[in-house]
Amino acid sequence: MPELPEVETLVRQLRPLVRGARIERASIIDPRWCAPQQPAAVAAALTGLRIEELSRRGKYLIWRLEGGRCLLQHLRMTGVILYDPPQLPAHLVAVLELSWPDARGAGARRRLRLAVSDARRFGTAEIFDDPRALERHLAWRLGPEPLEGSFSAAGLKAALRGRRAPVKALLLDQRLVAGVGNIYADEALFRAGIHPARAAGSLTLAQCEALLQALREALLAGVSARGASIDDFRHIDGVRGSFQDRFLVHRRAGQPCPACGGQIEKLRVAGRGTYVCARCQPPPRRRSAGARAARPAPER
DNA sequence: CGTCTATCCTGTGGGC
DNA sequence: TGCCCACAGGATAGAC
Repeated sequence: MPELPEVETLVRQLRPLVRGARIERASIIDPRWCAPQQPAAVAAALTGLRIEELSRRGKYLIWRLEGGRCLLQHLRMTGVILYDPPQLPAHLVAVLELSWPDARGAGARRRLRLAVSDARRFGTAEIFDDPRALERHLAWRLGPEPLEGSFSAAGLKAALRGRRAPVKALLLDQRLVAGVGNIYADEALFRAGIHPARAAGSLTLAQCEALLQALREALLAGVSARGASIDDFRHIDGVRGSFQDRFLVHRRAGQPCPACGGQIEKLRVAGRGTYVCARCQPPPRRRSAGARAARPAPER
């Protein structure tokens, strides 16, 4: 499931290969990919335009086209982009045929195709004619980039204040911080020694600092390993990432904790499969009726 | 407003 | 061996 490191990996691989190319033709095989926009309209909006830039925001891919038009793409669970595959993959949802002017001049243009495939068909794409509309769209649903300086421990603490939901649920909330999914939430909470079911608002500033640092470390480790391929994620040449071999707790139920040797447990938190070491991540005290008559004074 | 649950979708794998 | 069903989860709508 592509999260920030996986999408970052794709962008780094694909950007130098597509920048400057022209979209000769767009074929949208599954109309659900771009719904509610019409496949024919989306294909027409793409055709003939040069790709000026490919970038990432959260888990979104942003294709900036000539004239300011943009394609906003999300891979969700099982989306894959293959660069000029020898044959079209299964679960094909869209194909973009690209071309470049031939280096030798002449009239000939080098051509190749990008194939978008998606086994579970959750992936999306949307055309924005105005880049400001795209910015507004993203600003509305995405918080800060966790690897950028604008995301601070103090900001995290402020965002969690008063929230009783499990801290993991808020890490997964893209409006709080962009790009974190189930894998990196588990890995970051483990690295920070924080139990995912802790009420978010109960974290101290020191714990917010630890969590932010742990999150950055987990995400950077994921980028260094070129992403995690649990099942569907693939590089643009079909190769798997390697971060799944470096998970500390995620998907490691029953195996030993890399820090203390205790057994890793699988739980359900925020409706998601969640992996913890109960020794390294002390569980919150279960709230019992009337356990605390006197609430601690709220901090300012 | 905050929190929780159901929904979309389909390949995979456990159980019998 | 083969069938059935639960399960996986990112984002979002809707319930409470």
